Amino acid sequence: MRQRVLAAAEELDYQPNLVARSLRSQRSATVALIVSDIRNPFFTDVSRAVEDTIHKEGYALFLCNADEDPEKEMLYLDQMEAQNVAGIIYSPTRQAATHYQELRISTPTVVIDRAVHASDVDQVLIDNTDAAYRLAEHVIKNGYRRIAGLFGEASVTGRERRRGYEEALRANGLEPPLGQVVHIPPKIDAGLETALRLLDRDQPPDAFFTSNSLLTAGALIAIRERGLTVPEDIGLVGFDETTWGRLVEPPITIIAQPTYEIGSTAAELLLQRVHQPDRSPRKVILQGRLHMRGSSAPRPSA
Amino acid sequence: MRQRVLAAAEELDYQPNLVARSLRSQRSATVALIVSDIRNPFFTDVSRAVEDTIHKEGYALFLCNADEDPEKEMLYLDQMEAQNVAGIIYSPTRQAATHYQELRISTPTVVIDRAVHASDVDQVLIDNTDAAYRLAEHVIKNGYRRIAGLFGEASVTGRERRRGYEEALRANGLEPPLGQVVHIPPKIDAGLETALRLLDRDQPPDAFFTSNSLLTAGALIAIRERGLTVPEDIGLVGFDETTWGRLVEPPITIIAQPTYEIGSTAAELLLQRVHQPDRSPRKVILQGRLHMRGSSAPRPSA
DNA sequence: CTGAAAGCGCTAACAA
DNA sequence: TTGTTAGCGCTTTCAG
Repeated sequence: MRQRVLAAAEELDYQPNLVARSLRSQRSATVALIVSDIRNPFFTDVSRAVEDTIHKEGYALFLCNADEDPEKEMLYLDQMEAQNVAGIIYSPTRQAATHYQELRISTPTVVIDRAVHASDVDQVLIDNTDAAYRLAEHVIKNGYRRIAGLFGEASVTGRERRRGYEEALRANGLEPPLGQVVHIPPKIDAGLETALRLLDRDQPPDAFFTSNSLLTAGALIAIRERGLTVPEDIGLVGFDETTWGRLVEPPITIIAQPTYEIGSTAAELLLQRVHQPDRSPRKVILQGRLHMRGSSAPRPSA
Repeated sequence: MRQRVLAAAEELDYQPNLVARSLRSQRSATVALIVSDIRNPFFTDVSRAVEDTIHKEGYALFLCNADEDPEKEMLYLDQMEAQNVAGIIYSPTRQAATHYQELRISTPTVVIDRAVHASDVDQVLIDNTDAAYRLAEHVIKNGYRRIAGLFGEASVTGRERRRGYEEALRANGLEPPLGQVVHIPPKIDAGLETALRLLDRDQPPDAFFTSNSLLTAGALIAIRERGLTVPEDIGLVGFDETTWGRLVEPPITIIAQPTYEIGSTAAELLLQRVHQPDRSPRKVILQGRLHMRGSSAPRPSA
């Protein structure tokens, strides 16, 4: 009998209605990943890892792009909860991170990349302050002195990386150059405009320290527009491994984040929580890796 | 009365259950975009445009990454239909494109980037053969003679671009170099490996013609690994504007696709079809724009 | 205008 | 094992 029903279903190409199933069972085999900016290679790399991992367990992935807009982020969060997804992985904007508790998310959630002040949620982060410290220290050791800082304004990540950068400067007897440490939208355009403005000053920086790869790209475009040479005229360092960072001349010194590991770990934590909701939350802190390349080569004077 | 209910809903922070709503009304305010590869900047750019456009009309976007895998593509296609999305925008793999009719998709659909042989579906494409012809012609005019071709194997787009390339060669009295016109997975790794192999031949190419930006990146990495110089030792051209294509030295000659227009047009066509299902299907063909840059500079001998 | 009732397609619980 | 039924949370229709 069972056989006959199955055969008939096959015959008629029956496709169960997932909406009805989800409504009835209050479950679903989908996970949502809400990223801050789909054009940031960090997030596309993470999304690949998340999808690989959950796909093995039979889950499908909805990818949502908040585009660094807190309102869109809220919209997608609500939407995903209302869609009854099994779980949510997401990187909150600074606004959401600050008021995380008030969001009262009832769906299992893992926060990635941007820490929230909440002890009852799984998080997968990197030690941003430490990574930024090491990166800045490397730049200083190589003889750069007026190191401007371009940091994303949308995330706590940007704040943490600035802290590491400033600590490294002070530990080496330097002061953050006045008016050259800025928080801006973490996009290429903003990086370009700000870098141009800083380069056109009376006392331009001798290096740019950037907090993500879009800002790095913007700064590099600005450097090229002004006809300057890296690293002779100006050094450049940033975060995240990209295709282009190793192809430009000179290649860019960066802190590489373990994107695949971040994504797969977040996915694993999420699935564990889905199956075991009262498991105690974990905070996984991974390390960035410093890749020293030509864009921060030692200054001749140093 | 209505007022009081609304006030109470506000008070209790009532969130309607979208699953139930969708089940009952057989509609939903979500659109799915199924892309071939989330790490290809072409698709992330398109997704931005799609989202911008539908967001204005109150729709949310589910982004799904088929990762050039026909099975995953089918899975997401089925899943999205079963999820009762309002519409689907997608770029089919070659397998799906060839058997498009057999998919029997009942949800409103717009095909982008990769043409299907079906007259009853909206499509937004570019004229690949023409674009590839113009790009190849430019390379030939600049004196390159042994132009190897790296084309994506997963899409009809790769085939069409090869046709334009071969037509341009023949129209200029050249033959496609034997064994140097290949269809490979449209990924950086495959581009790198293949380019290395071709460079190590007795008669290596004097230019690479690539059919997407991931292959371009792979070829460039190979060129660098062999210590060759662009364009003196070897020319390099490809498709799609990327951040890095203008930052490397020399910058890369490419056909720029109007990504934003592709995405926004597809989104508009889809929403029109959602509201007016029996509207006659349209095929919108856009043009690529040739950007001549240093990577295909005239050969001294020419 | 307000209220009541049916039912979207499924699953889970219970009866035969 | 097989069949029946209730109900997930909404929207839509129809009656009052």
